Amino acid sequence: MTALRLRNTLTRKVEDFIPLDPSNVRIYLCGPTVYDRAHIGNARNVIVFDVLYRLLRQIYGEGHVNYARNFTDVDDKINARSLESGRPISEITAETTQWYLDDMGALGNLEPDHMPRATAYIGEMIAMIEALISRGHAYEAEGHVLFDVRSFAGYGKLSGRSVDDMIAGARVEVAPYKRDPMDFVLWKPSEPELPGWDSPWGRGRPGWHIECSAMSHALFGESFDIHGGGIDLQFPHHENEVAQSCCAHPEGSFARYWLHNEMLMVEGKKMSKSLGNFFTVRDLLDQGFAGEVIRFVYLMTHYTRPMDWTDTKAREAEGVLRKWRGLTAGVEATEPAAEVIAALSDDLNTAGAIAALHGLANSGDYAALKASARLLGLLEDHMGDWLKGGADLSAYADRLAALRAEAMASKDFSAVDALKSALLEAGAEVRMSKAGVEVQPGQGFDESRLPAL
RNA sequence: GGCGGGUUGGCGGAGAGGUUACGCAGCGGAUUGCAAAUCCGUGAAGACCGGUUCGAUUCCGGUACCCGCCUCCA
Repeated sequence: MTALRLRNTLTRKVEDFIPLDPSNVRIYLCGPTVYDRAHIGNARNVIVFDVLYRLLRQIYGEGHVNYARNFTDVDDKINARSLESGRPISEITAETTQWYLDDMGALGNLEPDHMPRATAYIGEMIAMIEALISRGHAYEAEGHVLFDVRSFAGYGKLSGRSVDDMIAGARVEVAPYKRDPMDFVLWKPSEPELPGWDSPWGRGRPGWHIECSAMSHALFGESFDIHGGGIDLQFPHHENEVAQSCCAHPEGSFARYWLHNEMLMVEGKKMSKSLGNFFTVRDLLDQGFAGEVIRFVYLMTHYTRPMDWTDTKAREAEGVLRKWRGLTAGVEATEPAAEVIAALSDDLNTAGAIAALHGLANSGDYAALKASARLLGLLEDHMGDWLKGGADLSAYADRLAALRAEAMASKDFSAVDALKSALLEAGAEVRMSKAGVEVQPGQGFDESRLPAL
């Protein structure tokens, strides 16, 4: 079997992946803050981790991989959304959570084994903060509890920066109650109108980073295998998680491999809320891009590289999937091909895996093509409706066949050509062979432009 | 300012110190009433300047440009 190799942000090298316990491989992905629709950047790490999850299940067995992805349902963005809309927080988080599950499912992602919600782990967070205070890594000040970055020698290791350098950058908020400008909030007081929980430090709510530390510990223990997210989470979010977890549980190693995916670009720029150039997964689905097609576009680019979303890529992806679905229709999937597993095992080289799939398609091994594609979450039965969808154009096919039969005798093909070009203009695919005539909806098909029969 | 990533053929996009990546598009052919689809074949590359080497697009150094993080963001 090919050894799995992964790029570990912690060491900045591609390393052999060796799980702590092959019968219980544990991976954790930072999930969404549920206050709005997931944008297309949010989908990238989900798809990356979904492929990783499928590959690990292939290697270690389905029952031996545990995948957790949290929902952050306590956050000031949610509070702000509630205040501006007048809707209860619980209603917003419940609705957004379901949107997220629907949208990620539409892209062909499996659901993780665990999907913890932050508000269900407030007790664990408080306990962890208490442990940090008692161990001398955190302190209370003006109702806040802050992590003391100077107390953790390893602070900055994950993101490759030093506390002194960052302070030199002088772009941190310097609250008067902080011992060091880089200290970050573990707990903060809540005004009466904001969500809050009773704690040893008064009524308040957790800070930005503590939830992932508390939830991963509750589900996976002091040490687990892989933790991931977008590269923009490397600092400060993941750096702070490391600090909290390693100081609260020094007997463990927290995450041993860190996987970070590069950003998704639109027109060569990072998609971001502040730039206003982002759109949601639902926007793409509503524009008529099939979930499977969107997924294929993501897989075309290696996860460690910036990826550009373009309509051209989507068209190319659709063409490939259309072809493969045609080749594999009715074929029973066998086992994934060794070359596809090898490509994925090489730091999730999805582009290489797709190339291997082309090889299987060209060599006629459709059973392996189908099985291998499923390792990438492609060519699954439930993802193929986009091809079947649309109008039944067999009446046009019959009419065209009849006209052609007449034309064969009369040698006058003008009526055949007229109907054919009208169908093509409406975006239909027309195939006339000796065996018969086929008319199907093609790319850009518009039923309203069909000619009358 | 500090730290990190990138620059491959018309486009997208990988691997490998020496032997075709792959896909899309293009071109030639087969097929077709004409097309489409399909099949066969085919040209085209690695920002710039140095270094190491028998040999570098691949390793090392520098230059230019692009992008990201350092502030809510995946």
